[in-house]
Amino acid sequence: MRLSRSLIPTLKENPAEAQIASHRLMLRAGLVRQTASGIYAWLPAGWRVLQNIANIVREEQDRVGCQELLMPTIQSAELWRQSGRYDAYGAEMLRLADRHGRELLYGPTNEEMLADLMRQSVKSYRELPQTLYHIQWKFRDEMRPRFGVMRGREFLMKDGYSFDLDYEGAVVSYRKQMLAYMRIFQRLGVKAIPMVADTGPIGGDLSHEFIILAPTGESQVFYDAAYEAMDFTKEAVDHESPADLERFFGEVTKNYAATDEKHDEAVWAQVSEQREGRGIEVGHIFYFGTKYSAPMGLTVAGKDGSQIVPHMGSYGVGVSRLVGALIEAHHDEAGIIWPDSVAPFPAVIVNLKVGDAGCDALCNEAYAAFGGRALLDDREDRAGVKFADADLMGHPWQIVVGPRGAANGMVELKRRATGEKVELSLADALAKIL
RNA sequence: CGGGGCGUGGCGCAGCCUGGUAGCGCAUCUGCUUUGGGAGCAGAGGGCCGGAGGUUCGAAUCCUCUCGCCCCGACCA
Repeated sequence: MRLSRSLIPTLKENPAEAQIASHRLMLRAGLVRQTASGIYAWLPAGWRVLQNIANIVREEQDRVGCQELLMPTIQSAELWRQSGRYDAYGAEMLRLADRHGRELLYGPTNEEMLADLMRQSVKSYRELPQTLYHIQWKFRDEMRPRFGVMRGREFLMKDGYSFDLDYEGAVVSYRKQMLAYMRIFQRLGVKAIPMVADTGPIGGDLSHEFIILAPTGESQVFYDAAYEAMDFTKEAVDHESPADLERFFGEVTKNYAATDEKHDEAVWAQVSEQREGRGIEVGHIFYFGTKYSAPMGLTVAGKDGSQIVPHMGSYGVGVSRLVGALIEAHHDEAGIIWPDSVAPFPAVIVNLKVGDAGCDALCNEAYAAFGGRALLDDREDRAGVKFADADLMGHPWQIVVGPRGAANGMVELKRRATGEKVELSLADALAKIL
């Protein structure tokens, strides 16, 4: 992408409405613009980040055997009456009516809809278990939206739903999600710790929330240092093996981790390597049995012809919230520091002297090497402006091309995370990045 | 939803109390100079002061209503 032809409107000054770092930086780096309270337009760079995160979530869901589908944002009130939640959900649900006066709603979640789809088509125990998910916009009419995208009203969420024949099966599905989630957060470049959680308005008795450690997080968290050393990206766990999953699950949940609401001083005192910090909830998984399948009449035939009511679980990841959460975890005074896995561009190529034949040629060569996926700062601005914007936007790598080195094919390569700069040939620089 | 605050060129703000033809910084455009960490000089464009009523010879300014946004609290992926 050529910056001179991109809608990436960076801001030099802090917008008055943004209070926390991630909100300020998302506006200043030109990732989003608010269009109404708690509702944001995702501009090109922000949209890239959002898609990068969604793709990692997607890959890890698929890897443990889940199926992706896409359900609509608008749902019929009728479905929610069947589960009893139409009245129970309250003012957080955005209710609409079409021209015929039929009652609709903008979905805050999809348990009813997927239970409905399943009851239409799944008839036999032979067809279970299954876990389905989609990545779709949700709307919850928060009383007070705040913190930018972290607490918006419209948000992008991955929500998954498992269907099993019994409790034992549901536990296996639940553990698969635990595995997928640990991998997701590790790939996103953040420490996310599973903490035992309340099940909230949806109900159930097996529930974990995933908390990203970030200095500006909303809740105080206490955890065992053992979580810092865990590595879940290795293919050490066979998700097809219940025994392996059980071992993994035990491993992940055996150490102490709690938010301040669930904090237990007595147990905490036993932890040898204590860590305290702030955290942001970015995921939540829970088992809730037949809470929806039963009232909605979802049944399958068992071996003996009996009717089995499947046990369900729900698994959410706040995809758009993660954009803010990642920035909370990765920024400094100058701007965002993107993890490589989600950065909108792997690198920015900074042309310090647009119009200089040597600089232009070397920049074009670098740009081509990325197949156009890098960002080329070809604006006719001063060096300082470009450096400041590059730091603000947080590209993992900066390839700085100036007239001094361009004559000899040399560039300066800067690593945003460390600030380390080295002079080398373009070929060597590309070799380090690609 | 309770309490507080703010709406004035794209962004950040002053002006309002004490009515009199709308101002500053940044950004934008033109020219010249400058050129490796947010340049200098000169000039230019851009705002029915959130909206609607009212008071007044005259309203950004005073009064009433309304809409929007932000902050603190109770609630949430």
